[in-house]
Amino acid sequence: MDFIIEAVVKAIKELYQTDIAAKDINLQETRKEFEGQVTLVTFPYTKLSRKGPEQTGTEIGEYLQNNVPEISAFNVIKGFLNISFADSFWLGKLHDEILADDFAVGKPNGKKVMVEYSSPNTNKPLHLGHIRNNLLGFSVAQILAAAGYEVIKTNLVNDRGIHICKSMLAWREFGEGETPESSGLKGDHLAGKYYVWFDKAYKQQILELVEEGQTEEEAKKNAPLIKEAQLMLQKWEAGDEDTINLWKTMNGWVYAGFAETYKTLGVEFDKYYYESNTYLLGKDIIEEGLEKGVFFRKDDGSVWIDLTADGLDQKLVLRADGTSVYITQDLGTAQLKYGDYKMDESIYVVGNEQDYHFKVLFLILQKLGKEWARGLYHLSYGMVDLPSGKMKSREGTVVDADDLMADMFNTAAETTEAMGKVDGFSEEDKNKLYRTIGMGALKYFLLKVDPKKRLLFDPKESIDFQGHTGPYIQFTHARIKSVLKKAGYNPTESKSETTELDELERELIVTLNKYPQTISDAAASFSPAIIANYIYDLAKIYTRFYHEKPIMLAEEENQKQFRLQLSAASAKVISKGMNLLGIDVPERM
RNA sequence: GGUCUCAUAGCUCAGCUGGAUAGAGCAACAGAUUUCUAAUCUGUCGGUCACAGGUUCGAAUCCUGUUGAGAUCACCA
Repeated sequence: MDFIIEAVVKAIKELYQTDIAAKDINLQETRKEFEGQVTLVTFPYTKLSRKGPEQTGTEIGEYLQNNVPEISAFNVIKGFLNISFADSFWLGKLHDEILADDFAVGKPNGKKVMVEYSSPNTNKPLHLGHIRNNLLGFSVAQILAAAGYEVIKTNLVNDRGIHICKSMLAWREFGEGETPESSGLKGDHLAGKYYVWFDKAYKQQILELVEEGQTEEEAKKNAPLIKEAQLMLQKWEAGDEDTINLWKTMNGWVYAGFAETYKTLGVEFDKYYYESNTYLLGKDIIEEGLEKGVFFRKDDGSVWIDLTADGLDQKLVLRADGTSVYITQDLGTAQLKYGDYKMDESIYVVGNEQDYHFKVLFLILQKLGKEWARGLYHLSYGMVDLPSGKMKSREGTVVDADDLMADMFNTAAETTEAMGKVDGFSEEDKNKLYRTIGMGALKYFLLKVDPKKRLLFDPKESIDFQGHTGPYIQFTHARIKSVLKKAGYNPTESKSETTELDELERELIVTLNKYPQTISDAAASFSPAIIANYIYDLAKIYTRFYHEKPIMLAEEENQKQFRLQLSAASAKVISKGMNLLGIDVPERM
């Protein structure tokens, strides 16, 4: 629509002898109740024209109609100039752009972006919160790729630390050699089981010590189990063979479990980083910061940065004993990642509970003079809450990722079978379909909401399959495919001489035409929700068209072919858009 | 207490850098299938955009304050 903006610039220059910048021109979609497709708000130009908004609109409208051949009509209502494009213009869009193979295929923009997401702890299985993270990360990566970026998907695995030692210790003490094979438990769930055991036993010990007269704080430090875990961590850091072997074994189980969950989720990574390899990084950056005077050392030897001038606090960056804290590692890892890929931008998909951490992290890197720090972005998403509040593993309110997905598949199977929709499907096809629909419902449910907002999930109310949902969109797609098949639609041979559009057809083309811009918008704000809502809009408009314009019963072949072309274009955009969300669309359902 | 986020229909959410009468879905109610898949469609009901000021020709959107909810402020990660 750039040519309209240019034309408006010219119009204003000629009519009112004033230069205005193209970016200051505000075009918007015409509301449905008015004639036209694009609207220019004329209030801002009344000062230039020294006339009322209606007259200004009429003058600009007349100029545009006389000078822009694509414009067929205009009308002015109050301060709104509604512009209509000729049907030939929209038909040209359909045939030359939308139906072309390379529609909305982003041209490489020469930029490299890293998307870090998932980043699990290896001491317990994934839950619903992780699902949101994984789906967001994967989808944002897809969207950026579609927008022309070269994308590197990374996973920084938190595979060491006191929490890992807890499950290791519990397994060694109470596990009796249990393995995933012997127990039939998925590896990550097995590790999680011992993590919970540890927590329980530890709590018990604290309770006992408190009864013996210690304060709770003392008890937490003195409980034999936590001391044992800390000892284990020290041994791990010292490279003790038994400890390392145990760690490798249990982490191996967890990785196998995660791999399965990732596969079901449909997410993947180009590069894994492990904290066991990176936790010592960052100390050289501390040195660098001390030399540059960005950091300072306190008497006890600990190193700090003073961010009070930036409205933040003083922040510890290295402990008095010379060991790293979380941010030390992150400083080092950021440097490592940049060294590996030299990416222009780097997106951290991490929950908003870490807003402060990332603010500090990025600020420190900037203060250290790292040019690339300007490309860092924290994609801060809201927590997934239950009606009862936060998910808490201790209270057993965690919605387990594997359980939830299994539930979704079952619900999809029941619903589909109850509707008798799978006649003629093989067992294999049925199962594939149930998974497609189940995951479609789950993914759409999580991705349609603005990432920044917290998200409410009620386990008692299963995720809908009707209305504004993934399955609705999948159904729309399947329906189109079914008609195309029945009609024997052939994209290369299909011809239509249609020259006039009715309102619904025009609206459909206008909506299809918005797809490339929607990708740009979604990429600019890292928001799959923008794609999700767009596709729903498209599916809804298509469905209305579908109901009102019978394709097979079209009065003439020309008309039928045109409707088929519109249908094919809609199916294509639905499918591509859903793909950006990581959601498959079935041919039949 | 400091800092940061959020508040739109009974519920879950849209509403792009300020623009026309604030939109969907669910729920409720009334309809639509001799016709391409009814996981669908059409219609009805439902709003003091938390509250109060301000800026503006114009505010759900920007600013200030109030109330409410959440997060964070560890030599945890």
